[in-house]
Amino acid sequence: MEKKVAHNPEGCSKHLLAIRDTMELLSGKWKIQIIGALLLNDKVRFMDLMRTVDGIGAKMLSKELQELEINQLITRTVCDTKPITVEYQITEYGKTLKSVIHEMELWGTKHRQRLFETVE
Amino acid sequence: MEKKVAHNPEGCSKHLLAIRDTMELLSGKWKIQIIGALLLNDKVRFMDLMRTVDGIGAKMLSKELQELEINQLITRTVCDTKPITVEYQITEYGKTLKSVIHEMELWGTKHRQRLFETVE
DNA sequence: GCTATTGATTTCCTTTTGGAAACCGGTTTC
DNA sequence: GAAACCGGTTTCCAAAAGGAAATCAATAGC
Repeated sequence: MEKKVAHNPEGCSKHLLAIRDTMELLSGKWKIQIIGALLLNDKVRFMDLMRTVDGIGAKMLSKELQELEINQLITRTVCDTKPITVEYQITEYGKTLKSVIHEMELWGTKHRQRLFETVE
Repeated sequence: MEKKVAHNPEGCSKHLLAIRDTMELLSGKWKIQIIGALLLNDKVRFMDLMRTVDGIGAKMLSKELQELEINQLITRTVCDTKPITVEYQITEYGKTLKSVIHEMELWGTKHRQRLFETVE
């Protein structure tokens, strides 16, 4: 009996690996939302993010920001102001995620519409 | 003192909500990989997926497939063959995720290249 | 001196996720 | 009848993710 498996080990896993890489950087409940906020605003303070990203707590926010900084998707700048403020800004590299996130936004919007249509 | 917060509650949260919606459907270690495999092959059996999606266990695979089916991204067809086989297939609706996943794949590929370049 | 604000960190806890192994039921092959 | 293949489910456990609240350090205003 011949094999009929068409699972193309090399080509297939290469695609899946890339997808996996992307997901790893963006996984979790908050990272994409933070990036999304930073894509819209450019230069946002910690407390602004607390208000923008609905429901996030201080611990999560600071942890996620650290990870994003390590991956060079954002920069962190401490400002020498009255009460110390910190500005987060998306990097040029971070901006390359724009297309990915935009597609997610488009799809999410249509999906939500579809859910409402189905109910009616 | 005037407010200098520029967090645009309505417009902003609408974008973030859509992103959140998409992420929710695709979150977890396996779902996108499964969809990716189904996008490449169209009609894949359970055991094929076990082999294609590297490292997944039976429990996870069947659980993830159930969730994808509930969300109408894939269909499940039981075939009346010698040892019973089950074919999973992506739906037309599931195919609309193609652009999202494709962007992820592109970005992941470039990101991996960038990592190697930086090391050199 | 007390309180508020900003940007965190730490502790403690609960929930979610994921994995390994056993088992099941049906069918085929030896 | 034993073993193997297919497509699961169940149990039991470990690890990861996430949240609430307390704390902290610096500074500003009252």
